[in-house]
Amino acid sequence: MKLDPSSPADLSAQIAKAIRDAIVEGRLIVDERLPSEAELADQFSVSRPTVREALKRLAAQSLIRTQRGATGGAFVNRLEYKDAYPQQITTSTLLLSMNAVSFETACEARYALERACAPLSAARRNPDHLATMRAEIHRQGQPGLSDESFCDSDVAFHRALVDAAGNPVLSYQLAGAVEAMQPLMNMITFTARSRAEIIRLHTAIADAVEATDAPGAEAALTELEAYTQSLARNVMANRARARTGG
Amino acid sequence: MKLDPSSPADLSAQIAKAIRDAIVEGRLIVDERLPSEAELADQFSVSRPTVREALKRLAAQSLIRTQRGATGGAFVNRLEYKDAYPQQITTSTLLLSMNAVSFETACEARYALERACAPLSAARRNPDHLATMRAEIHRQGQPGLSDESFCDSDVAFHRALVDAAGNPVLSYQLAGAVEAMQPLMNMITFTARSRAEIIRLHTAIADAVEATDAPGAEAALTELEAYTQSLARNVMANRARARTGG
DNA sequence: TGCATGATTAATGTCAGACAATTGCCGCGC
DNA sequence: GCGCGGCAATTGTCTGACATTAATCATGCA
Repeated sequence: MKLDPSSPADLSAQIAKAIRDAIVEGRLIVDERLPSEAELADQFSVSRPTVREALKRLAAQSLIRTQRGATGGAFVNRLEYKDAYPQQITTSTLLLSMNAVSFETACEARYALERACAPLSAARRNPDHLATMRAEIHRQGQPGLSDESFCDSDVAFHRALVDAAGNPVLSYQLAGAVEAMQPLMNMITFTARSRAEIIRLHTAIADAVEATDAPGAEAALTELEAYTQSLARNVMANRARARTGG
Repeated sequence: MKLDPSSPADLSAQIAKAIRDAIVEGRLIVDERLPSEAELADQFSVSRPTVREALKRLAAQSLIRTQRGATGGAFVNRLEYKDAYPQQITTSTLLLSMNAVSFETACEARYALERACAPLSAARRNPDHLATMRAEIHRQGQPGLSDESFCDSDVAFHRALVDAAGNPVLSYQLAGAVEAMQPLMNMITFTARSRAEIIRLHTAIADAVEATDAPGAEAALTELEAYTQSLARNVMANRARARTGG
């Protein structure tokens, strides 16, 4: 692992890249211990703080974990879905909020992905998934439920739908999309939406999945998307009217 | 922004989290300058190296950028797709390789996502997308093409298909899935696959998209998935036979 | 007056050395 | 044989310093 002395990048960034490449290319395998910070500093001919900054960069991506003590050190981390989720969600959230993606675009992507799951969910759903979906629908019908709790339940419902597909890769991809989009969706449709209508559509989805009716589930999702999009259009129109009128 | 003195986590991790939360929640807006390292060190009552480690963690996630000089400092970064892509791909690649996701699962997820794009691509494809797809198909038919180039072209073809959907959120999600999966796919099907068959299916996809025939595109993708899965099963069976037989 | 140029300054980047905290390991004593 | 204490290795943190970069401002010259 070598550095490019002519590179304009920070030394810590170069060191991080060198180690990251070694991990991605398999030259460093899972649970392997990296040299100690002092040894790395020697190898790269830099100081220990510089090495530490590089290691922190890698730790931020969950590529390594560190452990103190005699047998401690930095170890190549086995990247697991639970480590990658929060990052995926943070990144997706910021991408959506900072790039001013239109609600329409975000919503379209979300339901397209979710429809992709539907046939698998319908084929493989087990009683646990169905029970979770039904329980969330029931929760959504409780009279005293706060708006925040309703939104949480909404996310949990869709999460169960996606998990029912039994494909962790899909769950990972979808979780980012669904959870990152939720704040955006709430912001737009919070006040306007009808809980009864959403519960109706959730029930239709659950029924279709329970009946292993893939087209039915896709159709219900399409209907939910259309409802959400129409809500958003109304909210936008009202806002525009409020601006011009007041 | 405060720290929890009783937390077992590193100070630099806590500081990074505090700043990250401030960015995600909008208390720090794009292009806003953070306090200087010395000021942050004062605010959090830690030393400058500790603050620096925290900032490097955020820089690794492209949440901030730093600039040297008199008017320099750390600035909240506008997260863009081009910054998020490499991270998404690195993470997806490691998730797949380290978690020993079965080829079947990865392949299923990839084609499910791609089929989700197909209707949108069929509806919105413009001449550029079609030209790219046709050009890549033509390239795939060149006699002297190396295996690596064929794979690159394969990725480019599917990329064009996804981009034709005209939804950057979908492109972002799919790019990670497709590119991360490619090495895995190659490893399995490199030797066994028939270029002619793949070109035939690519052509079928391009034809369907050109004809705005969404079901046709989905069907061709399904066929391509089935072909890929059957290849993988053959390769696996041959390997098993080689082990037991020799 | 206007412009080029150098000094100033403020910030990040890097270094060196030290101490604190943690944790496994080894040897010693009972 | 077992428990316990010290030892050593390693990361975590601090202090202080210097190097490097880049904007700004004052200065001097045309």
